[in-house]
Amino acid sequence: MLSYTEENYLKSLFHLTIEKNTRKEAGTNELATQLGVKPATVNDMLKKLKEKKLVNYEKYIKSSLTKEGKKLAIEIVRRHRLWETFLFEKLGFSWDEVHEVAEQLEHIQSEKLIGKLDKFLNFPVYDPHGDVIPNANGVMKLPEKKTLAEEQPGHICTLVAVKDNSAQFLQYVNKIGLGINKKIKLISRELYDGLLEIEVDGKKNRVSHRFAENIVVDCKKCFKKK
Amino acid sequence: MLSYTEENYLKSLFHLTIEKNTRKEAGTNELATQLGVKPATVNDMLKKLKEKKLVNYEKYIKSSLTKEGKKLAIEIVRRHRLWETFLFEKLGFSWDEVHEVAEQLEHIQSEKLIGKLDKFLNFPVYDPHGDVIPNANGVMKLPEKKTLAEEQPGHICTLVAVKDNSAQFLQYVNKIGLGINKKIKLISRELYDGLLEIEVDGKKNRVSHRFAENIVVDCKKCFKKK
DNA sequence: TAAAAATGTTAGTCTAATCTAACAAATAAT
DNA sequence: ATTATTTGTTAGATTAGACTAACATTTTTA
Repeated sequence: MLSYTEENYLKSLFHLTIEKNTRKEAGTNELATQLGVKPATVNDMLKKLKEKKLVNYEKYIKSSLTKEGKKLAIEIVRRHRLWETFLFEKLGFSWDEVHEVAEQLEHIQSEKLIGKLDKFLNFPVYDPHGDVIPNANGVMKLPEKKTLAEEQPGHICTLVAVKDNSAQFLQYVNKIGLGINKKIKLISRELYDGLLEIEVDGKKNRVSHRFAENIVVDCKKCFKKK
Repeated sequence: MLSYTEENYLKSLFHLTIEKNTRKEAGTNELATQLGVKPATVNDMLKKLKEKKLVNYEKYIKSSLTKEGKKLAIEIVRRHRLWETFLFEKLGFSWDEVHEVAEQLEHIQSEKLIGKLDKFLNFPVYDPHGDVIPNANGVMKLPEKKTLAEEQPGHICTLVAVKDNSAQFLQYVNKIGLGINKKIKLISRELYDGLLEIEVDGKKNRVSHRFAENIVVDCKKCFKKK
C-alpha cells in the first residue's frame, strides 16, 4: 500500500512524463517544483520508490515510471478525475474549484468505492477540464483530433499541433498566449464570419476562422462553467 | 487546521464521552484501546490537544473535550455520517461496508464540500446506522423515544431504557444480548400476536409484544440492508 | 575547452506520531 | 490499611517526510 505522499510522487512523475507525451523522464528539480518540496526530498523519495520498483532511478540520470509505477499512477489519475466529475456534475462545484478537493479525495483507498463512483457517474470518459479519465483497466481513450474551427462553443480543448508553420502564424499564436498543450476554451462563434471568441489562461481573444483552421486540438467533452 | 490524527483523537473522545451520555470524561487507556494505539501515545496527544485548548487534560485525571474541541468533534462526526449516507444511498454500499470508507472520507477538508454533499443528500438527519447527523451548526436532533412495540419492521433502533426492572425481565434482556445502547434491528412483526423478530449483534431472536412494550428505544430512520 | 550555471546528491537535523520499558499514582481487594 | 492491580506518565528510540547546507556532476556558455 502506498502512502499519500508516495502517491503524489507517482502522479507528478506521470504528469511530467507520460502525459506530456514529448518526454519519457523527469528530473529531480522539476519534480521538486511540481510537488512544492525541495530537490533533496525528491531525491530520497526516488530512491525509496526505486526500492519498491515503481520508478527507474539512477544517480544523475532522469527518472521514469516502471510499468508497475505507471499502472498505479494511472489509477490515481483515474480517481482524481472521477472525483472531479462527481464534484462538478453532482455537487455543483464550478470548473475551477474541483481540483483542490479532488487532490484530497484521490487518496481514499477503496477499489469498491471507485468502481461504484464510476458507475454512479455513468462511466464518464472526460473530466470537467476535458481531460481523459482512464477506465478501470487503466486504458485512456485516445482523444480525437480536430481543428479549432470544427469545435463547438462551450467546449474546452487542448492545442496539440499547428498546421501552418510560418513565422507570421506562429508569432500570432504566441502573442495570444497559445502554445502546445495550452487549453483553449471556446466562448462563442459569430455565425456571419466564423469569428471565434476563445479564452486562454483566463484571457479572452477573438480569432478568425482561417486562424482556427490551422490549430489542431484534442476534442473534449463539453462542460458549461457555472 | 487539525491533522488527520488529531481529528481521530477528538472523535474518539466525543464517542466515549458526550455520545455515551452516561459520562463526561474518558481515561487514557480507554482512548488507547478505542484508537488502537498505546497509552503512552495518547498521553502525548492529550498534552498537545490541551495546548490547542481542545481538550481538558490534567495529569492522572480523566480527560474531556473543551467547548471548541466538542465543536470540532461534532463537525467530524457530521462529515462521517454524511459520507456514510452518501455511500449507502447513492453508491449502493451495504449497511456494514460504509463505515470503513467513511473513516477516510471524513478527513477531507472542505467546508464547501460538506455543505454541498448535505444538500445533495437532501439534508438527512439519520445515517444508515440510524445515528443522528449533526446539522451545519453542530446541532444534533434529539432522537425520539418509543417502546420497541411501537417501532416498525426495517427500522434500527437503540435501547435507551427499560420500563420493567424486575430481575426476571432484566435477565431475559441480558440473555438475548440486549443492554443499554445496544442496536436492535426489527426484522418483522407477526400480525396475529405481535411477536417480534429482532436482531442484536447479528443474532436473531423472537420476543413477545409484552416484552417489547418494556423496551424503550430511540426512534431512527428506516434503512433497508442490501 | 575552461569557467559558470544549473542540476543532482549527501549528510545531518527536525517534527509528528508512534513504540517500549520503566516508573508513579490511583483504585480495588484482601 | 496495606498490598496488589489497574491506570497513567515519563524518557528515550524509531520512522516517514520534510528541511538546510555543503558538495558533486552535468550542461551551457563564453
